Amino acid sequence: MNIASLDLNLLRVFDALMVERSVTRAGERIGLSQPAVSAALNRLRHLVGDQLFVREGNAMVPTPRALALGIAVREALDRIDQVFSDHSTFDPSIARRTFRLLGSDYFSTMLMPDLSRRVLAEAPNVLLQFLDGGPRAMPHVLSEGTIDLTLAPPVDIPEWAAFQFLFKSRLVVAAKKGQPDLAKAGIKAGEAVPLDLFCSLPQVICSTDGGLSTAIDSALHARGRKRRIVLTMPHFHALALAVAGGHVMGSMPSQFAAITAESLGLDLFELPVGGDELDMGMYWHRRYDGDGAHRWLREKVRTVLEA
DNA sequence: CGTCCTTCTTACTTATCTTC
DNA sequence: GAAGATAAGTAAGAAGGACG
Repeated sequence: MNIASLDLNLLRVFDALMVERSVTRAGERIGLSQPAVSAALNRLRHLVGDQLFVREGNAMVPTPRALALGIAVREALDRIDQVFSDHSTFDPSIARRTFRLLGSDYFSTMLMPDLSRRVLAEAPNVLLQFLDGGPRAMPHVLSEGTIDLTLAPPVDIPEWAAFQFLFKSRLVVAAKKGQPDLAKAGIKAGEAVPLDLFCSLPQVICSTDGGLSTAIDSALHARGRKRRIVLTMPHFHALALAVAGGHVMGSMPSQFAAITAESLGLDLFELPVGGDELDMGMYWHRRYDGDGAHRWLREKVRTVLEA
């Protein structure tokens, strides 16, 4: 088909026909006479090379080609509506759009159940998507606009990115309840793991890209020490399950540990080094600073996560 | 180069025909 | 009889040529 001869008004007619399944009612819906809709349908038929709608009694039944086009045309019209609508205001009750967030499963666990409940209550036609990814992917996805918000610990950000602090977090060590080496050393839950023991016990770390050097390892290196990493996992949930298996211990953010420790039978301990508090926050592209929908989303995230 | 006029195209309307 | 298709007429805008 020749895209140059595609009039956007034809898509409005097509969309109305998909909804009404009637040329007359489609015309009433979009403010055209029945013959005008009929003529528009004819032009569409020539463009697409398909009947699109065939009459069956008093109904216009879409062909398979029309059904295949229907969703894509609706999405395209929604997108055009968004482009030309007033971006400074946002009405969640009628908004039809998708918000995409990116971060580790630690953030999705803490944020999304509550955020989803709040968003659904106010914006029934909004789709929330949380995608898995570490801070390293952040600049790229924000720059190209595929992600609305990323959640991460402090990272170096480009000048076009904005940051809002949400809460402080620190790492704690988790081990299976009654872990024999810790018990033998007389270390109780809540106490710090002695440096020598910490370095000698096998550990699992969370790493989305397989990297082995975390803030803890840098702190150990500064003291001329090294720990025994035997496993890396991209998700904290998997890390916690591995720790629950009993053969490794692992470090995880304190808030995440508080949520999972009880159900998985884990004890939590303080780190001997590298247990400083970090400023966790959200990042976005500054082009969305004044965008009503984006501001609404940020406010919702802030309400759920802010300390 | 800018303005005016004519012609052509397109999409609309009402009226009417055709189909179910 | 209801609803889609077609015919005829109309208005608006684009394109192109003539002219100062």
